[in-house]
Parts: sequence; C-alpha cells; structure tokens
Amino acid sequence: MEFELQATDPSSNARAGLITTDHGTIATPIFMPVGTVGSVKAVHMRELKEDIKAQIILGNTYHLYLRPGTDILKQAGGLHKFNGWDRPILTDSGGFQVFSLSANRKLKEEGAYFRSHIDGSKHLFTPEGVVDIQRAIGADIMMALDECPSGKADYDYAKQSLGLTTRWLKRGWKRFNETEGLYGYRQTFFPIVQGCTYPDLRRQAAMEVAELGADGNAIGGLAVGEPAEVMYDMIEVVNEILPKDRPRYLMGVGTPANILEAIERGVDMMDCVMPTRNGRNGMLFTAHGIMNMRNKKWADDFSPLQEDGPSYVDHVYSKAYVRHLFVAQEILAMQIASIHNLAFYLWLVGEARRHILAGDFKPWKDGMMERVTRRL
RNA sequence: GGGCGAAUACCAGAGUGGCCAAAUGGGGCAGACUGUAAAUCUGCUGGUUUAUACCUUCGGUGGUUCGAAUCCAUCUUCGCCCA
Repeated sequence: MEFELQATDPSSNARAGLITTDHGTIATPIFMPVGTVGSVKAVHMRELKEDIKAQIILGNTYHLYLRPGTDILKQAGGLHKFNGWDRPILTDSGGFQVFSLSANRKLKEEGAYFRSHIDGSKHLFTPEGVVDIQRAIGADIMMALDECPSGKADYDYAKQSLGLTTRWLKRGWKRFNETEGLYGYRQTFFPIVQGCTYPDLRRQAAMEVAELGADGNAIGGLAVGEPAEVMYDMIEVVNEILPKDRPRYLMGVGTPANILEAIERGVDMMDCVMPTRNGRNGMLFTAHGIMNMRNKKWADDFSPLQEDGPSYVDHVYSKAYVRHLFVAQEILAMQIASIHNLAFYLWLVGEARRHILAGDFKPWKDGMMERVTRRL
C-alpha cells in the first residue's frame, strides 16, 4: 500500500491524498461504509459503487470468523470474491467487539476469551490469530487486536489497558511480518493508538505506534462516551506525533460534524455505522440538517428527499413517501435511508477533499458545521 | 313480532361493587443510536402549564349503594337465532 499526500489546507491540518492498494486507489479524506458481516446492510454492491460511490468498505474479523468462518472464506478465495466487492476492504480486528460484547469476555495476557453472541460457544482471539484470520479474509488493510476501553475509564485502567494493547500490537506486527497474503495481492496492517482521554497516554501510544513504521496508523478508543471536545483534543495530540506521510484512520467516527472536525485535524480515513444504522431507524443526514423521517411533519411534504442531494433516491422519492415507508415498516425505507445517508457521507468527504485541494477547506467547513448539525 | 347476546379510551380487547383514568396488543407521538449481538431500544399516549392532587370518562337516561365500567329499570344501536 502506498500513500501520496497531495495537499494540506493552508489554515488547518486537513489533508488530501491518495492511497493505492492492489484493489484500487482511494482518494482521501474518505469515509468507509461499514459492512460488518461482509454486507453493507440493506445496500447492494452496485448501489455502493454507482450511487454511493464508496471507495473502500469494512468487514469485521469477529463476525466473519464466527460466520461463515475462515474455512468458507478461504474456499471462496477471500472476502472480495465471496461478496463481489472488488475494491479495497479494511477489516476491523474484533478489538471493538471485545469492548462492545464485554459481558461475554475475559481479557488475559495471551488474548481475549469471549463467547459467541450467536451460539454461546467459547473462543480465544490472540493478536497472532487475528492476523491469520484477516489473512484468510483477505482484507487490503487489516487492524491490530486492541482493547478499546470506555471513554470514562479511569487513568489506572487506561494505563494498564494501553500496556496490554501495546504488547498485543508487537505480537500482531511480528505475525504480520512473518506471513503473507493467501490470494496473490498485498495486504497491510495498521496499528491502533489507544490511551483513552489522557494526553500523556495518547502521546506515548502514538510514539510507540509511529516507531513501527506501518503503512498507515489508526486512532481508536474515541467516540465511546467521552465528550466530543475531548475526542477532538485527543485527535490533535495524536496527530502531532503520527507520521504525516502515512494515512491516519480515526476508527468508528462519527456524525457529519465529527467527520468535519476530524478532517480539520488531519484525519484521512473514517468509518461509522451511523449512516446505516441510524438510517434504518429513520434518521437522515443531509447537507441542510438532520431529519427524523418518522416525524409527522413529513406526512404531507411531497418535496424530494433532498432536492440537491447527490443520490438518485434524493430525487425519486419524496419525504412524505419515505415517511410512509418507515411508518409502514417497509424494507424499502431502510434501503432508501441507507443509500441516502451513505451517499451524503461520501459527498461530504468528497467536498472536503475538493476544498482542501482548492485551499479553502477551513471556511467551507466552518459554514458546513451549522448546516449538518441543524435539526429539521 | 319473539328470544338470546353485546355496547369500555384512536382501533381491538381485559376488567363484572372500592387497590380503575381503567390490563394487554395494535396504532399514534417523541427520543436514543459513533471500529453493527441493533429493520433495534426507551419514554409518552383523557384533561388540568407541577402533582403520591383534582376534574371528566366505560352507548343514553333514571335508579340502588357510603361508593358503580361493574347491580337494577328503561331506551338506543349492533349481532345471532326463531317466526
């Protein structure tokens, strides 16, 4: 994987660049739709490409390991062949599941013991094993196994957790360098900076991560309960240290506003379930504000979903119709909402990139902030 | 014409003397959701600007009772059966 830094905004740390993988090029800053089990929920591959204009999607090690399992993925020839997506794929390591399924797990030095949410069976994720699984999945970018503590974790816990994450990182990095991809194309491995909301821990983690010299670096453990301002501060602290010539991936973020703030602070890649999950639950993000499609006020509003929206669903369907579909619990409601939200997210980062290249990102972003946070 | 049964909040439907402003489900309204155990979850849903408070409600009217959605009489409407 290569990264070319193309431009930096004159009045902020926002950057535009190009990531090249064996499955194609990614123009940054980029938002990556989440396709946990190998599917971006409610969205076809064709829609992802043609309507949403996704450049890279996520998969999840935890979910794919449990189902369909590495055996099937190997037989398929990797996830790209299995799900029909021939552009880049990034897989999360399952570190976040260790956090979000915390009721069912136990952390030990050797790895994370957990029970399957599907059938209750017992499993162990080690830093090495998770690399092996991601080799089987065939992700272009794989992630280190980490622990993602709550945004409210105290200092002692955060410090001890970071120690574990760092030791796991070294083991995973070693395994990555000792193995090769199974399907004839290159894979790369991103380490993850943890450290909760504590600047000294974040700095320490960022330095340890930077030392590895990986193709790209991730910032994890944010947007997990801490105030947004704290998250922004942590991004600044970490990005001062992470190398400028490698992409920076802020994991699991976020709202359109979060994304603009992160880009301003030098983040290049982001992912989040918000456009799809909240979309399925009736929430639409637009360039003019946020709409809850179940609200009665849309019942007789026959104007297009978003008149100047980037996706065909914005023009074909009216607000009143989409509200009707949500109220009637029609599957189409979720498809439309997911396509709309993802297309908007991709439009947003595309505009950010355009303005970075043009040198006027900061004023554009400042103007957008009020618009994307407004409640319609 | 006769007999039997039923009428409860937006809908369906419990409740058959006080703990009933009235279960439950649906519907409606609002909120939450950030590396997806989520087409999920939470609240509200007679009125009174707050309420362990008061007021108005269980087809209509009139009774019995300290007290009625619940008992009695009668009327109305609907359903079923007989003619």
